[in-house]
Amino acid sequence: MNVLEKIVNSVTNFSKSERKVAEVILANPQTTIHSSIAALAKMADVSEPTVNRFCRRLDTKGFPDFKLHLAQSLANGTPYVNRHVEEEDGPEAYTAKIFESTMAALDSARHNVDINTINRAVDVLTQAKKISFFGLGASASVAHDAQNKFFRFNVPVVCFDDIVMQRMSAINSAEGDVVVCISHTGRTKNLCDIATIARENDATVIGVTAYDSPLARECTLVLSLDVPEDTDMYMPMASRVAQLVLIDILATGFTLRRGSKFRENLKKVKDSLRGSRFEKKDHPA
Amino acid sequence: MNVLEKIVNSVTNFSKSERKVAEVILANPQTTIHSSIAALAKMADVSEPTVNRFCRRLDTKGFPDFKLHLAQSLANGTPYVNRHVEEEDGPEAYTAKIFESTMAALDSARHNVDINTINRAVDVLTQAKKISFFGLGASASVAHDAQNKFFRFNVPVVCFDDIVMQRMSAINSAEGDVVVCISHTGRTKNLCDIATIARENDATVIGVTAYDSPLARECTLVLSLDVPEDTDMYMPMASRVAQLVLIDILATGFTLRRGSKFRENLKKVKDSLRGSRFEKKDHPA
DNA sequence: CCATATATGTAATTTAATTACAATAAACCT
DNA sequence: AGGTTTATTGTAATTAAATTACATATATGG
Repeated sequence: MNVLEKIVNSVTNFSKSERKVAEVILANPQTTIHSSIAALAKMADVSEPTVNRFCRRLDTKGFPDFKLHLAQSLANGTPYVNRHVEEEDGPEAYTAKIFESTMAALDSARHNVDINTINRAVDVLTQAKKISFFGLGASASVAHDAQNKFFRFNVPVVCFDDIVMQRMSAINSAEGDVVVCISHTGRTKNLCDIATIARENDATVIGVTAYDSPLARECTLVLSLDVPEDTDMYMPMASRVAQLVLIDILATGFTLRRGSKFRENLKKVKDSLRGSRFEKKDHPA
Repeated sequence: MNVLEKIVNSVTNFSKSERKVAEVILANPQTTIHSSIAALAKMADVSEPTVNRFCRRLDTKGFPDFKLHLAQSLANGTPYVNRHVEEEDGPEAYTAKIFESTMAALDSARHNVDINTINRAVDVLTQAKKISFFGLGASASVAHDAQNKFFRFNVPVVCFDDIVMQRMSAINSAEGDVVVCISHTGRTKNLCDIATIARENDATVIGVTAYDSPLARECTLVLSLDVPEDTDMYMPMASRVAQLVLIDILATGFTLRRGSKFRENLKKVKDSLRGSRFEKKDHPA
């Protein structure tokens, strides 16, 4: 966890002198990392060992170690801060902001994702007779991507972005089939229906969606990403990137689980593409 | 500038012993920031003053200051360290690695992307009579996503992942039309053809592809991302995420350029979804 | 109001980093 | 090639910084 946040959060556990130290650090963090313990002690008007004790209370090895942690916190420009694009932003500004907030979202997702559920999802997927990916709107392209990945594994995969097709497919599902429903909000009615229907037909339903959403309640397994993005107001951006990374993770887990002989399949798929591509370093006629 | 980059760049200015130090640091940067100068000297098999001189050569005040800079570099994702998934990795390991290397890729893309070209691409897109997104394989889902975004702007948008449709569409393009071709490698023959045909028919062709690739040569404008990923060997993962973020950026630039009255359109699209969704905090019947 | 516990500071000690200088190795010039 | 100069590296001494041990002060509960 970020040291700066930690200081703010545990300010109640601090003693009077330690609080003085905290204030000085929060006021000039950049100066702090270039100060000696003596200089900082003077600034906070406390003794050197007090500063040292302060550092230890924050679970660092000592003052130098504390400075290291502080430096790392400061390096992350704006950690966890989802910088919103403003009306008057120029290309440079909005490009930077979008990259940064996407990265912040991934970082947050990484810390919140449940490894156990991922592992179980991989389990389920490797044993699936057939895998279906369903999504609507922005999540449809994520479903497409998932199809493109899992198709390489030589497993029966389907993907529909059409409600009617999704319904028919869900109705036809049977035990051993896995249905993956993708929705950031988890409040898309049609997709909830799909999940319900699939479950009624004994399929295992994996939801890539918000925890505690209507869709989540219909799923056997919920992979929640917890990306703070209001897709009711803005276009889905970071949320959908996180979903894609999750798909990458599932696909990776899948290949690893299947073992080495299986990986020859991937090579075969890759080789089949060769004819349709220009060779590397080759120039077109 | 990033200290790690600096080390790599100025490796030529180093003496023999300094190079030994550089190698050790690049190999275990995380260990370095928690080591004393003595420990590092021993690891690199040089004397302590040599390490100190090494730090000074990189414009730091000394060893502790160098560690601070290094810590800051490491905090920004892990530049240059594209961690590959290993056969024996468990769910925890591969999940972390995929998140991290995706973030590293975005960080690298952010620094390499050309703002000017983005600005010009936005220019071109805002003035387009019709926008077409074409991609094949993994890039097809990126094209889909782009369609989903630009469609909201009430501009004629098409997206095909079928070669024949792409060809027909390209042949029918005319001046004022914009064709966006998406391909990580830029070596997919069919897509190069599409770009050529579109250009012959006076359309503006934007390539989201590798700089200096066959496809890039056929485009009017090239948005290069420079994500180090070998899609000949592995499944496209980070590269495709970077492409999506680029699309997000173009879409954002688009809305900003169009001004406020235009944004009402977005609201309209959003509102139209309301009926198909469960209300927030609402529980399904 | 005393006893105990907690917090803070002073001084000593230890550890780490830097400097000054010597030795070695490399480059350069007759 | 051999001597001279310059750059590189290491050893030992010095200095600076951080930590520990201990003493004092301040607060807290009976």
